[in-house]
Amino acid sequence: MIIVPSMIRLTAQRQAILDMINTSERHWDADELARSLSDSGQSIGIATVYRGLATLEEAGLIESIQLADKKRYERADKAHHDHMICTACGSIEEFAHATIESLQLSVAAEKGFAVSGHQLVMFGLCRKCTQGEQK
Amino acid sequence: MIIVPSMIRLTAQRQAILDMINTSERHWDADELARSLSDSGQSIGIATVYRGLATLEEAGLIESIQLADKKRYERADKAHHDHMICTACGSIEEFAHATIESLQLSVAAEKGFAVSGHQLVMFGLCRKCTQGEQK
DNA sequence: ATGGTAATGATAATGATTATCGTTCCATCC
DNA sequence: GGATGGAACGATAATCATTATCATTACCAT
Ligand SMILES: [Mn+2]
Ligand SMILES: [Mn+2]
Ligand SMILES: [Zn+2]
Ligand SMILES: [Zn+2]
Repeated sequence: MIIVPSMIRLTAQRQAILDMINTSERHWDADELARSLSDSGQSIGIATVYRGLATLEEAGLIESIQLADKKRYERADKAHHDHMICTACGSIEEFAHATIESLQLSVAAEKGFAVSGHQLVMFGLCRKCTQGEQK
Repeated sequence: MIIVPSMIRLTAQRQAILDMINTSERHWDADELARSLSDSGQSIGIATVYRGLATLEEAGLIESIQLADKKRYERADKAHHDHMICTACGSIEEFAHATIESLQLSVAAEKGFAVSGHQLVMFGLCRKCTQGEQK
């Protein structure tokens, strides 16, 4: 499958957002990003941050996951993966499992459902928090 | 595993909410529920609807899925399943797949992650909307 | 340079959910 | 049977993430 990102103008603001995301392994929300950009001297209006994130995602340059309260963005230059989120410390771990992926598609196919995207999130305690638990 | 729902008082309002959910196959949001209750003569304050839904869920009497914009509730008296959501008509289809479930747990176990819950949602076009598409 | 379109930024608006607070309901104890 | 303290309600204000407005600015192509 060939992805053809619609041509967008890489303005200074969009470039700053993209750089911030691409040079990190974090899953950013709009506010964190705006604050971080501001701290690094590159202050961008919050509305522009939201618009920039949406535009960059449409262009396929970044990806997002929709969590309960907010949307979080991450770099798009890694293979597809899903997430495990620690309900204690908030850390996000990634995982990929080819069999799970293909089983999803086959289940959908059985139902005549044409999948365009999916999101699998597991909640629980990460290793660190599980250990720290037994006080 | 034995589930012990904390004892809650089944007030008239909570009962009305529970009945509405249990006698349907829908995935309700708070507003739809309040409106429907109002239509059926059983009008309940919107704040009470929100509180009732949260309380009933904690007690294990209903379940929820968190979608992008809002939370939707459904009856808890069926086996665990996940969802496929049509991005054209909004319909929600359910599916269950034991292998996917167990693979999830094994992936988590590998990472030392203690899973307490998960949510798998696929987005795309349902059979009906796929067919109606070719105009 | 100039006109036109896209992007930006400050701010208002929106929509779902939660917080507040005075009132009402209930179970329990004289 | 009535007093009483806590739980639940309902109306409404507040919150929070996101989107809409709109005047201003930047960029592109004649
Ligand atoms: Mn990720
Ligand atoms: Mn369901
Ligand atoms: Zn943790
Ligand atoms: Zn559909």
